Amino acid sequence: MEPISNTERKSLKQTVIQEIKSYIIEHGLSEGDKLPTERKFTEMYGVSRSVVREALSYLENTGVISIRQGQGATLSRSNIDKLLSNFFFLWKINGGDFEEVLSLRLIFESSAIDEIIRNDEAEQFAALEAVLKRYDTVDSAARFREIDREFHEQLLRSTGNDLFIQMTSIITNYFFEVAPSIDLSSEEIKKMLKEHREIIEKIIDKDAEGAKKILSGHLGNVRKD
Amino acid sequence: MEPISNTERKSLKQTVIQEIKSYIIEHGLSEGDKLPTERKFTEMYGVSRSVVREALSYLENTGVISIRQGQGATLSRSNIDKLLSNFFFLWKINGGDFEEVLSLRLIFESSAIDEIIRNDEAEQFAALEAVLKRYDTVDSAARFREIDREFHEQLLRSTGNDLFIQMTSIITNYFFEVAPSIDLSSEEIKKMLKEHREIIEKIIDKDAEGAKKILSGHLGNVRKD
DNA sequence: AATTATAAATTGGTCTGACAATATTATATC
DNA sequence: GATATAATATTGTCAGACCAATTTATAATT
Repeated sequence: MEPISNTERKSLKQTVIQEIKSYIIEHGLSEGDKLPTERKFTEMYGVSRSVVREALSYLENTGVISIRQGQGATLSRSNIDKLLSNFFFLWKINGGDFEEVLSLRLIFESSAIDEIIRNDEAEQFAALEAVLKRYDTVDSAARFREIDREFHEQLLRSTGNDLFIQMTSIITNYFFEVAPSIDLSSEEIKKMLKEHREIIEKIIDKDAEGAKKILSGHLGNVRKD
Repeated sequence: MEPISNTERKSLKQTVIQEIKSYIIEHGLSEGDKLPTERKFTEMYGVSRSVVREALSYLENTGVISIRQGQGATLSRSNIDKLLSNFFFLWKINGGDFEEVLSLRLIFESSAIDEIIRNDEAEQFAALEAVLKRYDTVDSAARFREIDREFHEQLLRSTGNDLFIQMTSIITNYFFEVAPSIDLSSEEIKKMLKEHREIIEKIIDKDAEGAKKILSGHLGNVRKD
């Protein structure tokens, strides 16, 4: 392998990143496969270990690979989620408005309703109903929180579009991580569970507008809290 | 400042990342502000320059800061977009289906239509109409491509929700980057421009269903190509 | 022979110190 | 005052060493 020279604008790190990505493609690697060690890459590309480490580090930070001490680097499952914790960090620092997160949840979940009804797959309806069956186990505010999250996640998941699920889950996850845990009364919990039930029923009845209307109110309640 | 010791599970790098993030918050830094130099952090936290470099590198890779040789590190504008090129790299390697990208565009742009109509802001309608005004300048397939992209981007932008715009633009950008440039006949171009026009007109008439129907067909044409 | 304990080798993590490449700042020159 | 030049500051790359965690090979035990 030819050593890499640094005559161009690109930094060595950038070049090595490209090389490693090419290596992954050329060797047909996929999820779980192991990459060569740092020292191997050092020899292969004729650059210092620092550069190789920074390149591998970049690939790890952007979710491409997973590195463990004493073990090496393996290709990851594609996962947007991890990438974005820092996005929200920055977004918040630069004056990001939490209202936007709430309104984005409504947008995404509304389109999920449309999509689920459009796809019309029995399997997905069943998955939604399955959530309802767990509702008699709700005996505390903490448990409701879990169930609530499950409901919203299943709503997104039932679209069956993996990209959609990953991208929209980011918002849901962020919301549940930063939202303060409110002490809900058992009446409020009951009301919210009822809304969940109604939303799912409307979906199964293929009444998109009806479902979205209830959802809008449901998320409106959350906003008030 | 107390030197950091490594008694816990977390790696030094992780710890320093947290420290730097705290530094950013405590000093109230925001977009464009400069961070201390590598050597300063080295002194502050009592760790080697390697660790500081890897921590800063992480923050750069995840979009928090921007580093330039001889200059230093500054806080970035929050920007999801850049982060995700590697997500798509991995997604593709693991057998990602391009159909999903197309279907996701339809989902996102449909919800954009709903949202624009719901918000009902004259300013946003005007922005959409402004795109139409540029349609007499379309004299080639390449120019149409530009205009087409502009149209879809404006559709997302008119929702006015910055998070929504950023997250959905990812898909649009990815699409236009990887989609092969088809040689469209001038009849086909005319037809597509007409569809754009109709979609915008329906939106202004607050006919969400009508607009979404045309959009669905419009993106369906793209799929065939 | 199979299992378990121990030692060796592998591999990523951290440290140190040096020099190169780039950007900024101070200085000298006109 | 404007412009070129030199000095300084800052990140980028290199080399080699040792530390920490994991895996693999070897020895001991049953």
